[in-house]
Parts: sequence; C-alpha cells; structure tokens
Amino acid sequence: MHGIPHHCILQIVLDTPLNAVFDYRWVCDAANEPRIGQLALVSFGRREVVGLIVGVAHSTEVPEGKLKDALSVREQLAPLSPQWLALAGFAADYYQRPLGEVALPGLPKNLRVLTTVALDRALKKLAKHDAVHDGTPLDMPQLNPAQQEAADAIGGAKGFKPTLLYGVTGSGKTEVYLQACAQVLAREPQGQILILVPEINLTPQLEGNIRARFPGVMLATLHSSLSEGERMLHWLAAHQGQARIVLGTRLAILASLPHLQMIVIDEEHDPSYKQQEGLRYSARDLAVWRAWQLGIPIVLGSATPSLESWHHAQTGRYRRLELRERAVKNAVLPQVKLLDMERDKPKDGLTAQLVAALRQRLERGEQSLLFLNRRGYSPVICCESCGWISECTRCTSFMVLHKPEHRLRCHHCSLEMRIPRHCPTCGNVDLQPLGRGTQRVEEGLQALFPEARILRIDADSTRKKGSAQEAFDSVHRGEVDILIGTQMVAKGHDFKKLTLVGIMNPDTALFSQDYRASERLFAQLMQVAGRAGRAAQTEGGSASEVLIQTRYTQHPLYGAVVNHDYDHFATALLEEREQADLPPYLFQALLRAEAAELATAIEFLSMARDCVEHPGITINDPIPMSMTRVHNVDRAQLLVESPSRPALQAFLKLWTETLRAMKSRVKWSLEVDPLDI
DNA sequence: AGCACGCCGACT
DNA sequence: GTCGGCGTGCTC
Repeated sequence: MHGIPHHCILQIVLDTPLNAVFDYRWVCDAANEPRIGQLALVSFGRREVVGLIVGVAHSTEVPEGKLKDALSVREQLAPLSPQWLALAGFAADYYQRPLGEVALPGLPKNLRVLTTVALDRALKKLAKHDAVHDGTPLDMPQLNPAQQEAADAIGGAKGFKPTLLYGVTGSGKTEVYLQACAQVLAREPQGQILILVPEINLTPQLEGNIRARFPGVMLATLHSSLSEGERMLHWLAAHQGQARIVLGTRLAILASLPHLQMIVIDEEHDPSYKQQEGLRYSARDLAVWRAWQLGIPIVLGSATPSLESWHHAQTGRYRRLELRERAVKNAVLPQVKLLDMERDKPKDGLTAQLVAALRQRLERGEQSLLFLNRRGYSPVICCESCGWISECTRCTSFMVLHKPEHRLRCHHCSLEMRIPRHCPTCGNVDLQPLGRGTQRVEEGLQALFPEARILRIDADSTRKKGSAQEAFDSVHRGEVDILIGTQMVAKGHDFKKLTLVGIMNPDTALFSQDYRASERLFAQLMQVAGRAGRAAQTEGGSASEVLIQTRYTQHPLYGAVVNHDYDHFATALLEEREQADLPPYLFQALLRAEAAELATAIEFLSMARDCVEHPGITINDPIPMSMTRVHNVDRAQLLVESPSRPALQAFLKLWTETLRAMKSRVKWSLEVDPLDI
C-alpha cells in the first residue's frame, strides 16, 4: 500500500488582509503528506505567493471549480513548530489581524520568494558550519553579591518566572544576563536563549561581549539593518537550533527557536519595543506570552521600568530583583543638580552655570555631553513684521531650519525647500530662527569655546551608513571635548571620560497632554544622566555631574531625578494612574481613520462608534489626532477603553469583523495597547 | 494588499 | 487615435 497517488487538501494562510484560510489540492504519497508548519508555493489570483500550511485535510467545502493545486512544498525547510504557530496565532488574535499577515512577514523575505536558491545556499553554508561546538565559556568576572544573587536566581529558575531586574544605570545588568545565560547554556545542552535590545546599532558592545564570553557558542543577530542574505542565514541558524544565543531587536521576537529556554529583555521600558506601523505589536508583551507558553524564565531589565512592569512587580506577578550599586568599584552615581533658568537667564540656550561647568571640564581635559532632543537649527523661522511662520503645506507642523544645508525641512513628510530670502506674505527680508535645535547649539558653543573639539550626533549628522559608529568611536578615543546629541546618545554607550551631562530644555514634556510623557521624560533623563561617571572616580578627577536646566525647580519629577529615586516616583505615578483610570489599570485600543478631509474620517469613526453593542466598553468621541494632517492626509481617532482585558478583546474581535464587512472606502486601522494617544 | 478589468481626459 | 487616471471586484 505505498506509492499509490492520492491527494490531500492543504489549508494555507497567505500574507493578505483577507482573514481566511485558503484550500489547495496536493498530490503525494499517502504516507508522505506535507506537514503543518511547512511553506508552500501556490498560485493566488493572478500571482504566485508563498503561504504557510496550517492544516492538512482530505475534504473541502471549496467547490471543485475554484480549487487549485499547490505548486510546490518547501521540503528542505523543517516545519515551523506548533509553538511558533501558536505564537503567531496569539499575536494575530490579540492585535486583530489575519494570521497570514502576522506569520509570513515574520519570516525572512528570501523564504517567501518563488525561488529557493537563497534558502538552499544558506542551508548548505550552515551544514558545513556544524563542526565547532565547544561550550566552555571564558572566565566570568567576579560579580558583587547583589549581581551574583540575581544571576543565580535568573539562571537557576525553572518554569515561567518573569523577573523584573531593576538596576541603576551602570549597575552591571548585562553581566547578570551573561552569567545567567552561562548557567542555562551549561545546564541545557541544546538550549537557546533570546536576548532583545531596543536598537542593536546603539549597543554594539553587547554583541562583542557575548562573542568574547561564549566563544564556542553560535550567536545569531536579527535586526533590520541585516542584508537579506544575512537575515536568511541567521534566521535559519536559529530555526535549526544551531544558534544557541539570538540577539535582536523587536522583530526577533518572531524568530523560530525550537529549543528556547530563556528570554532576556534589556531596557524593557524602551518605547522602541512597540512597533509603530503595520502590525503594532509590543515585542516585550509577546515575549512574556512566549515565555509563559513555553514555561521558561524571562528577565525584564531596566533602571526605569515601565509602569506596566512595575505594577506587575508590585502585585507579585513578576518577581523583582534589585541592583542598587554601580558595578565598577568606586564609580558612584553622578550628582544631579537643577539650574534655575528663571534666576540664571540662559544666553544661546545655556545658563552661566552650565557654561562654567563646561569650561571646567575643558580645562581638565574631561568630556561633556549636552543633551537636546531637537535636531535641526531651529524648529521654525518667522517673520518679525507680519508674524508669518514656516508651516509645512502638507502637515500640521512646522518646517525646521537646517542651516548647513540652507534648507527648511518638515520632519514628518520630509518636504524640503530653500530658505526663502524674504517673507512669502509681506516681503520682509528679516526672517528669524525661533527656538533652538542641536545645530544652533553647536554653532553657539563653537563661538563660545573656539578651541574645543565639538561633535554633534543626531539623525542628520549620522545619515551615512556607519557614520554613527565612527562618531561614537571618536568620542571613545577621546577626540571630542563636547558632544551634543539627541536621544541617539542616550542609549547604551559607556563614555569613560565623560564627567558632565547637561540637559538643555526638558520642560516641554512636563505639561504634555500625553499622560505617558512624564514617565518617558523620567526614563530619558535617568538614561542620559547614566552616561556620566561610569568609570571609577579617579584621584583629582571631578565628580560626575548632571546639570538640568529648568524653569520648574520645584517639580516633583526633577526632585525624583535629583535623588535617583525611581521607586517613589513610579509609585506616585501609579497612584495617579489608578485615580485617573488610566493604564495599567485600564486597557485601551485606538481606532484610527484617515481621509483627504477630516470630516470624512470623523464621520467614519462616529459610524464605527455606534455600529456594535458594547456593554462594559467605553467608546470616547472621535477626535482629530494631535498632528491632524500628515502628507496631505487628515487623521482622526477613537479611543476605546475597558477595565477588563478579555472584555476589550472580545469586543475588538466583533468590532473589527463588523468594520471589515462594511467595506468602507475610508482607510482605518486598529491599535491595541497604544503608547501615544 | 495586489492585480485585473473597465470606462473617460491630454498627449507621442 | 492611444496612454493612463483610479473605481470596484476577486483571490482557494
């Protein structure tokens, strides 16, 4: 009874917004049917696409006339595991998208093309690679007692155990992760570990550290700046279990890891774990689900945990471990001081006290960092006689002056133009820059300290590939006296000679409409402040200082920063959130609509608000988004809230199905657990 | 989402 | 006379 040709029905999902499984006929040996989790090439409409087999059956409802044969099954690739399919399924359900739209984009592009040459090449390369396997880690540095306790607790954990590793900047969280990894790798001969970081380009040291520490262990990286060839190779190394450690950004949460034994989320509070377009998933939240599904430990590390995680630690859902001291002997936390801009009026954005502090570092040959989260020369230019200001014609925003390029640029739609010679409305030639960006600060500083070596690091100065790395390297080599940067400089880097951090103008975030702004500001200030004083304090060297310029020296947020007291600050914020019925005590989703006319978008949302019964769910009024128009499209949104996550989920499922069925011409999208409202 | 088919304006 | 605008219809 072998070799008799018979046919089966492959149930296949495809990368399409259609929320459906498509059936295809497949002829094969009865004993040799394709398996769930394999990829297949099929003809779909008038094109050929790669789909994922989610079921194998022997009958179908689809009429004979519509049913097509699958073109091929990718047998050289081991099937994706049921656990991986469940992960993709969970993400699809939770974020209200079709399975195929989650599962297929989670795979390397080269797996989804018609030809298998890239796959075959990668398979061949990895087959040769299999020889080396010497799992002896190098000598581990001595940990302090708190670190050792944390590493043992994490590395020795069995079962689903989310741990919040709360440690001040420079407290050696990375070392804790690495030693916990060493324990897991030693205990589980095949075990794999997934380490997520916010942005891999900003933490280049970590990859090197891991390689140096685990020389016999294959490390695969997964992030958006890999070439397609590399991505294929690294993904496959993870999928085949060869890579024991996978280091990646949020997209790596969908990697196939058949022997996953532990997950590490570094800087778990970082907003870049949330995808901000397409499938708007939170890699951190999916990671927790994945750890729960597999019954494995997960570590969430941060000096300023998200309030969500902090809340979980308070309620006992997460175990909290704490590192209170800096790991390097004699390295102390920098002293944080507030500079009152009301009493010490700034010139060119700098108070006299900050200028004096900069001068002092220059004289001592130490480095300073000025933090200003605004790139360009000035955020707007205006006409002094008629009040004209440089607004973008396509967006609800201003055209930013970029002086080196002599251009105005919109940071939202990248519209560019030459700087007008005179005011477009009244003809006045006196157009003045208003406000201050990094370029203008750089110019002012260079005038103030002509001999100083000043370097600006922001998205504009590092546009070329590799130029950011080069810039950071030159800071590390001590070729820079004063570094000016946006949030790009806040993450990851240890600047050994840096003893001064100046924060120029953080106040705007204090009174933002967005209730998460203060949480973010605090995290950002702590993170930037943490760049200072990471090395041991040397004899005669200055103590590290963080100087914050502000008009609100009495604001409790700054008080908490001065005292390095996230603890009380977070607890106070959580109380406020509970009083005000906000996350994490409430669950939210956002329906967005866009149209050429704002009224069309609002109208659609009003209709959506009333189209389904919603007991237990609060649906607010439709409102224009705070930046209403981007690239000539008007956007509005509808906030949906519930104290019950399951109730919200059930409603969203029904709601999206209803909206999809209405086939409205208005373009809409749903975001679950939005970060920015 | 693609990608077709399908009817009305400014051009080689 | 055609190239091409995007309306709407379908995908096992």
